[in-house]
Amino acid sequence: MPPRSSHSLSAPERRSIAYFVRMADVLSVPRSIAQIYGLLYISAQPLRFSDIESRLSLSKGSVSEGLNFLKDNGMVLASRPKGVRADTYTVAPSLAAAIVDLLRRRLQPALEQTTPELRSLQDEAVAANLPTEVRDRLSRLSRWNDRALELLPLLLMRPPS
Amino acid sequence: MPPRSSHSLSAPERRSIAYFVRMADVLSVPRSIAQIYGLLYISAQPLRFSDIESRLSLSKGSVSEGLNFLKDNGMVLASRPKGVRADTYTVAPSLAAAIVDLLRRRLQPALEQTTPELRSLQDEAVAANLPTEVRDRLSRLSRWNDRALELLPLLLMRPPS
DNA sequence: TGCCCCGTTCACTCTTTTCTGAACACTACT
DNA sequence: AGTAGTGTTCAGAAAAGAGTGAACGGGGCA
Repeated sequence: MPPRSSHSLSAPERRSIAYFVRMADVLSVPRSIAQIYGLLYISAQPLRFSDIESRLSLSKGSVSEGLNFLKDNGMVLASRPKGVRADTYTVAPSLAAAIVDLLRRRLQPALEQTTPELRSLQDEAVAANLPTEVRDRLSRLSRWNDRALELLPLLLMRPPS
Repeated sequence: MPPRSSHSLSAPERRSIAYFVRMADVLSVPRSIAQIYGLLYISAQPLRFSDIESRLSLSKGSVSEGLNFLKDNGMVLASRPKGVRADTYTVAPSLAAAIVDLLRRRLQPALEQTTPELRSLQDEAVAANLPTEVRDRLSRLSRWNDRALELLPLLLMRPPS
């Protein structure tokens, strides 16, 4: 499928996009989102929805979803200059904080949901008379789970200089 | 395809598996791998390949690939009791260390590859006469990248109690 | 109020990842 | 050497995930 071309992107733009795409890949974040962020990252001026759409050759759907994701995670800021119809978008100052926040959002619900489940599992292990060794493993796991839950907020509060 | 059933799993086994499946999901680790780990985690005795295959109703391929992944990442240990043909598998003592190691393996290559790319990008930004604000963003990003690279080994050396 | 520009939604398509199963390779006994 | 029990490989099937685009909703200006 070579009908589309991004020939309108400058070299720095392409590089910036490539960088964030690669990083996003590690974190399992969709490519289109990384592209949008990468483009905004290297833009001096705020961009409009339609700019992003056309320069990246993405569909409206992807741009909409992508920008919402980025806004929800505090990675881009929207503003509407008066007199202009469309919102304009810029990257938020602290990417690091946003990433940590993202990780927290992903992990926290899982950890919280599983806390009671792990307790039940421990109870069942006792009821089923599983050997001490297994019960020990479970209590270690349970402690670990709680500990991770505690640690997350700390991470969040300590943004890199 | 409902011909298979996992009716042979006990309640604690099912719970343990469910727990690890959920966690694996957060980290984008395949479900089958989490199932295998979850089963081994709650097993008092080491299990054989064929046990895992039949109790989880997984194909040989999945079990083979899954066990190799887990062994490679130090999450399960294989041993062969003398007189027995098949290897037997157990969970390794420190899951935490193994997870950290896994993260390191994923992130490190990405960070290393991008370091020079970011330098080039900074150079291009100067060449292209991009505004100071953008150049500042880039140098912050570059510092961040380097810093993350430094920090990773530290993480690895500090396994939770 | 009516029109028009922005942006959202969502059913569908395309891509990528994961799982399966059958053929093959290895090893340890006899 | 022959063979039976173990495990690996890999091409294709199935499932999950991402992207598209057309139809729809909503707010501001004429």
